[in-house]
Amino acid sequence: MTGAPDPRESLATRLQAAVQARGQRWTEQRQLIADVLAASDGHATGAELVERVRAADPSATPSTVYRTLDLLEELGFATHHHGVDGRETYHLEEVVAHGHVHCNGCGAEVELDADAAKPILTAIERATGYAADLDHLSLQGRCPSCRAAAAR
Amino acid sequence: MTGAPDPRESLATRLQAAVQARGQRWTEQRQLIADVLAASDGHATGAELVERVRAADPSATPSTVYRTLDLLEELGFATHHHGVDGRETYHLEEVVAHGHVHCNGCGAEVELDADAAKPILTAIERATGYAADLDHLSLQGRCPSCRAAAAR
DNA sequence: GAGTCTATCGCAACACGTTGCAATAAGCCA
DNA sequence: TGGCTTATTGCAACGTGTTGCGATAGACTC
Repeated sequence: MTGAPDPRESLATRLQAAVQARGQRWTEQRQLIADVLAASDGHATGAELVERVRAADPSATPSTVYRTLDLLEELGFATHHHGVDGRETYHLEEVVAHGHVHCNGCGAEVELDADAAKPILTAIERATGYAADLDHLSLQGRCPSCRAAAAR
Repeated sequence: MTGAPDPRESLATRLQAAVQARGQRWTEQRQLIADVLAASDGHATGAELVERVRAADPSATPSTVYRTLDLLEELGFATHHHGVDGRETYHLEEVVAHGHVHCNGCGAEVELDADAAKPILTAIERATGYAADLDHLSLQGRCPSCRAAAAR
């Protein structure tokens, strides 16, 4: 767990700098929320983050958490997308940009890294002219095993 | 308005048959909800549908509307996906299957018909093995004019 | 036609997320 | 240091969607 430089620390530092550069304030709550998001690397729903933040600081309210998440997103440090069930899922920009593919059959969910997604994004651009956002790429369909099962 | 056969009528008839074939019941409320969905061809959020149904029958409750929409979906007569803001958007299967592409810059939203989406779906299948669901294809990115504006 | 079974309905409560407003407190300038 | 400005917070209410449960009513059998 040691040896490598802690990316969380540098994140909080950069975040603080970015916030203050905009004339905004860096508060303990924001630090806490950034820490929680960093600690739950990968994905966390809004509700999960609220819960974890409140575990560390019971005085924090959902509105504060969501507003801070919006701020992180505005600054480009975090992104969110809507999962299959419509719940919001947040992740840090630190995590490599990636998309999601969800199987409607068995509920499996696989991630899609930039390399794997490249031909998809290219196809989208050809078809629509849009430069699609990998972080917001949230697909649904049938995974290979469910397709095989359905074919039987 | 006349001349062509009314697709709504045949939809309700087929729907009724499908529901009853499963040993389930065809009620006035379900008829009404199917009518409202058919009348709002294209897209309607859950809340919009609830509102319209209640306008026609004030005794209807949201839970009934949502449960009926779920039923329509189970039967394959309707689909729903989550828009950019996480709101649910429903449409009838009658409408040709299509995806959506939303511009994060100007908010424009274009639809993607089956032909246009084909290379995208092919790319998804190659990259992941998943057979992606066109109706659930909800992309975000930058439209050509926003990209041009950003490049300047 | 009477009785039974069960799908559907309405109600109420809940979960998640958003927004407006007043109080607080952080930062800045003199 | 003292006072001012304003970003942030907490509260409360709202919007959207979901779920559990008891009551109702439709469909089916005899």
